[in-house]
Amino acid sequence: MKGDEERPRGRRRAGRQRDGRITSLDVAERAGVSQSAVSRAFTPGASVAPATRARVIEAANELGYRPNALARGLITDRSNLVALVVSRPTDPFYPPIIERFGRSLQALGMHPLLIVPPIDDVDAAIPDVLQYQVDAIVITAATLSSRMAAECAKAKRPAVLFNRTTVSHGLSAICCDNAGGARMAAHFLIDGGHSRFAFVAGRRDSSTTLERETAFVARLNERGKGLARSIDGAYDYRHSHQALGELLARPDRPDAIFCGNDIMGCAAIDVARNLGLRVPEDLSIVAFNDTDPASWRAYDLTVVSQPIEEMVATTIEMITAPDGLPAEPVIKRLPVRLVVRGSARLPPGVQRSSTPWWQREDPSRRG
Amino acid sequence: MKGDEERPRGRRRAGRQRDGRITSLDVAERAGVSQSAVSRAFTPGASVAPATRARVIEAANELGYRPNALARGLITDRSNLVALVVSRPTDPFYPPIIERFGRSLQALGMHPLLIVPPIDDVDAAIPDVLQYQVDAIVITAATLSSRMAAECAKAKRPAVLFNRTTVSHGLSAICCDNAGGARMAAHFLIDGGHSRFAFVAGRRDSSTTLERETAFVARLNERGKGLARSIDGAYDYRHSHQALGELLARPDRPDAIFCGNDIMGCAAIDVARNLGLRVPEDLSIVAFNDTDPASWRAYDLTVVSQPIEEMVATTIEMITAPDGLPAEPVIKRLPVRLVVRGSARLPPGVQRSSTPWWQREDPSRRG
DNA sequence: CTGAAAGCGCTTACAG
DNA sequence: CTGAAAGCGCTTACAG
Repeated sequence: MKGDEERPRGRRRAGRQRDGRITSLDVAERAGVSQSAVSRAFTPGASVAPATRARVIEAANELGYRPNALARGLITDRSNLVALVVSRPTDPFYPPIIERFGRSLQALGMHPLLIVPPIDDVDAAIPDVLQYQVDAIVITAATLSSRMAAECAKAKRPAVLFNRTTVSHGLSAICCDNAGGARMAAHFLIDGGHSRFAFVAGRRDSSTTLERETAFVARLNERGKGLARSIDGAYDYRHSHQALGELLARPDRPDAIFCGNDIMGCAAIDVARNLGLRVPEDLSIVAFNDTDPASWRAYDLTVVSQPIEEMVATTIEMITAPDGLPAEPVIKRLPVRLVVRGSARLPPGVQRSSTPWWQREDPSRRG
Repeated sequence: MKGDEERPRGRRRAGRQRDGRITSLDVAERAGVSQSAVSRAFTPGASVAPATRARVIEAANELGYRPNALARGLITDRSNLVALVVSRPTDPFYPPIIERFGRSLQALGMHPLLIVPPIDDVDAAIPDVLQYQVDAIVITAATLSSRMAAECAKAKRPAVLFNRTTVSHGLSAICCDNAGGARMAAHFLIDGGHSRFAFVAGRRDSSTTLERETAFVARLNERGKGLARSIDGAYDYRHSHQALGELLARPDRPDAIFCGNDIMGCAAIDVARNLGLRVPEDLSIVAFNDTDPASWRAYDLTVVSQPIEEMVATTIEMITAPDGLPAEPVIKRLPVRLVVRGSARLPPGVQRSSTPWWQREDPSRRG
């Protein structure tokens, strides 16, 4: 009966702490139930009487209560956070992907923790991310060292690569059929009657560049053609603009160019026009990706389009799979589509993929 | 001496739980110190002997230990998470902002929780965000209902608006000097000798559109001119392309257009060229914002450029201010800059802001 | 400078 | 279906 046991000996509740925070205990009190009951009322599938749940929800609404995701994450070891590592957020290929990840994860009750890693050093961002007990890590436009890949695995945080492939590190990856797209471009340009082919590479250290160039050249060779030149454009308008300026000023300039992305395709068109070349009469251009400017009337680029929606959906399926990632890393390759517009001569019998939107009665609207 | 008190009565440590997780207790054991010492070793400014800290750090490294950010956030009530609400992630104005927020927050040990709210309903995303006990909420390209603004305030989660202003809701805001930029455009176009002015609006429900149009018209009027027409472009290439097609086909078409953003400025140039109009000889175009395509050679747009770096820096200063947000909401307006390029006739004595990059020896490189 | 201990706000066996 | 209680992994007064 001594007061010793009733009187907590630690610090009293610090004023700073409870400061307006509404907890499950407050709700329990108001609803006249136990704190566990409140917790159950907010846990889908938990065993609570419907009437109890209703009382709890009502009290919670009156109080403006929401479960504390940090506390929940601490005890369940599931934060519902997914690290979204975006190395090149200003590359126009990524914003639609970021948007889709955002919306899709939110629909599942999860949230993207956005990480913009130092250029060429995704590794540096990983320890930070791991602290938040993220449920998964999605890495776009970059890859990880084997050491960091191992750290993620050890921490049981599934990591996948998006738009990159590196089997060697034991990471699964989601990407498009880069080689298939490059082959489509090769066929399209050969069938269009061209003879001098050039390739504008993105970053030389990216697997996408390698896959696209290799397949493009291979298919050219298979059909008895060769690649006249391969230049560097760094996925960037200005870099490629300069390199293309030199390329197209040469007397033996190509009559067909395949670009590693559409931004460099736009640059190619601008350079060509400035040199007085007509597109596609004097020069045909096909590029990878279909970001907004590619369909702008000034460019009207023929492109290899990646299935962004499916790629994101596949990624989310993989990282949320109940059994976790496959033990053996897999590479999911999704099919691409050639969108035929006006920047390359049409092979006989081939038509544009669709009527130009500016000739339609009801132009499809965009957000 | 009864064993009753030694033997915990609750559940035994669930196997699922500790599953490979390394905690401060593990580190403490290895370093031969108490768990509190480990915690202190990882808390900047905490009182630990340097030697102790070194021992702890060493043990932590050997074990691959990192403090659990969820547990830390739970007890400190600071998650080091900042909700970054991006309504229009695919608008090219925002990716550079996302990138800067990402890098700047990370430099401060914080991380952006990315939220892509339903179109026109940022409110819906807020309760979710509040669950994560974010330290602050930054809302771009949208605003909040008064009710939700109040919820954020009640939860002591400072919310600020970025690139929007709505004093009525009691939210502080960071934006650029929209009115000043619009006035610069007006002067520039009037001084350039134009006489028929048009405005292409972004979204009519945005404060930025309102501020830009109002100031543009006011300055026109002050100098004895009037706005011939104002059309809707929804900040979007296709929308504005169509609206501009109608506008420029009219016999009384304008000879000067001020666009609510640069994407619509690009559309204006494309439409003009397709109608055989020369830019800037027949039509001058000035637009707000300076995203990548604006400086592409095909467009070479004269623009009002927003100080993105400073706007982000100011935002971060506000949300991390030790004393919290100002009691009275403030609107921080940062100065804009007119970047004179080739899409509008130059007033007498005015020059381009700089030599076109494609005429320079060493073109400035971009990531 | 250090350790023992309370407590942050939850979830979840456990025992009715 | 429900409540009492342990425990998730930390931080931080408190008392040396």
